[in-house]
Amino acid sequence: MGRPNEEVEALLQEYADLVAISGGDAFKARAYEKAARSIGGHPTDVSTLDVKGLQEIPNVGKSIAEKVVEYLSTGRVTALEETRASIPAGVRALLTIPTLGPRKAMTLYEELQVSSVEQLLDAVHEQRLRDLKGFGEKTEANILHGIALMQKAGKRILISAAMDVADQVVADLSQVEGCEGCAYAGSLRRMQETIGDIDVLVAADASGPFMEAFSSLPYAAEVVASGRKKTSIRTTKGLQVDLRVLPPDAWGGGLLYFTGSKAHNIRIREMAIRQGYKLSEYGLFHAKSGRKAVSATEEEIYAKLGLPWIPPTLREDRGEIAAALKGELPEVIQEEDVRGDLHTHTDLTDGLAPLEDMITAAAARGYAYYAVTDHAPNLYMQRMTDQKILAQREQVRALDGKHRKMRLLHGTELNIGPEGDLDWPDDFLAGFDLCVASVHSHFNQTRDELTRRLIRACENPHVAIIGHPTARQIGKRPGIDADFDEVFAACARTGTALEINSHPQRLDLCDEDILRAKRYGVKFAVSTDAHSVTHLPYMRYGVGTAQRGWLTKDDVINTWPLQRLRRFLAGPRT
DNA sequence: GCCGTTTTCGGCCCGACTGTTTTCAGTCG
Repeated sequence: MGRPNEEVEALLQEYADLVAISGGDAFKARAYEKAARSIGGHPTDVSTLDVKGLQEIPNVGKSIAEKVVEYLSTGRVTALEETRASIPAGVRALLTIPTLGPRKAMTLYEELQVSSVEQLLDAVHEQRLRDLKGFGEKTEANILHGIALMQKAGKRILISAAMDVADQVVADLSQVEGCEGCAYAGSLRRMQETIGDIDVLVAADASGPFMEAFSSLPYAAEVVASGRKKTSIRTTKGLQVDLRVLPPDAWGGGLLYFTGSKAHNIRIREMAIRQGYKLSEYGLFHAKSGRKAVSATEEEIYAKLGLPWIPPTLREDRGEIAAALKGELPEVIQEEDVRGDLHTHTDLTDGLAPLEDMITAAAARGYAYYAVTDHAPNLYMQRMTDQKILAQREQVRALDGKHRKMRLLHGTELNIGPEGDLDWPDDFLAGFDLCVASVHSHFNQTRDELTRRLIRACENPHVAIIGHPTARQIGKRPGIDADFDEVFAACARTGTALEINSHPQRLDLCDEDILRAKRYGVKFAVSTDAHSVTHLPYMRYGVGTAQRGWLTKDDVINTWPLQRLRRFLAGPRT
């Protein structure tokens, strides 16, 4: 699931952007955007559907359905190709700069012939934007700031995009005859929030068949390097994947070495030297004789060095080796420990799937409980009303019990206003099983204002969880500049949990903030913020991030049995 | 371009903020 849907989503989004840039009907652009989002979040593989079936998907009509079928059968869409021809790809890339939308991008292209981020930088530095209508000094500064933010993210991609490719490569190479093991390593195995390139390892006696299969994968656009031990490809999406084939008896050494991090590897290599060994990607060897000590598994290598196996998400040289030596390595949370999702949406607001579909999908994940938390009225664009949310509550109550083992919680995601104010008065909030409260706007208040604002939300007796606490979006927007030490202290004092938002674009809190917050004694909720059934599996990224923050089951309220969770949700929060 | 109907075309998420302009266009959530 997912692959063709995501391709089609990207295609329709591109068309929407091009329509907007070329000054086409704004509603047409929005129609394509809506269709893109619907297809991206649709549970059925679109490549199995015909024109009629496609039209069953909300926001997909005849015209878009036909374009999708054209794409799936020929790999191209004539209308899109024609639009592409009139607007260079670089112009569309300008849209990724925050504060630059389609209108300004078009002006830049038409007036200054700017058709790439580099050309835009040049134009700014040559002060050529100043003469354009609607552009001023501030606009220039915002553009420079936006470009700097993008360049900082560099060529790294979101973990979800890397994971999709890695899962596919591992699945494909595992089919090759003679495969005794296949796994991804590197920063992806350590669940870093962004990924540069993907390392895949195969255990096998002969490397040839794997290198050949790897080079001829359908999504391999280019073979960058090809040898006996290592082959590198670039995928059709421009992502580099390295394959290394190891002898099965050197699997552990290779996996350890290529998982990293570099700093962790240096530490354990130093330990090896002190104990008369030499550690390399081929395994652990006796320094004097050069004879192999162990290499088949990571566990054996760690054990020989006097260490327990260390989970990859902890291998960042943040004290994990010292903790391991003292027997104080945390037993980090696992995805199986999660009993429910505490932040999800439906099509009552900006989610894509109806309540029943979300619940059915959640039950299929084996959850013991599941919270529906649609947006509240102050996020005006969602048009929430008291009547709508109460009607939803009735529906939730009626559906509770339909899935034998899963209980339903009716909640909401409140908007934390500029003054720390919330959408509804306390007596109305008391009617919810669970309130998540999040910042959605006014990101540029002063540090004091932002801090007070978050603390006020924590102090509300009904707010149990602060959603995506820093409101950052990876590669797009930095987190808000609040004094989070103060916020963490307030959360600990009031018994308010901090969310670890599992959406790959957010991963908020991030690992370092989690480590800091944990020292205050705060509890956490690992939630997906799912807007479609296809987002529910994002839980793995939230759990990975929680692991990187050294969290155990006990730190995370949605691993707790329902009764204990309910007691926490009830407060007190004075 | 999609949708929903007042079945054939008009409405489409609304409000606020930013920066430029001096009344509003563009962008964002």
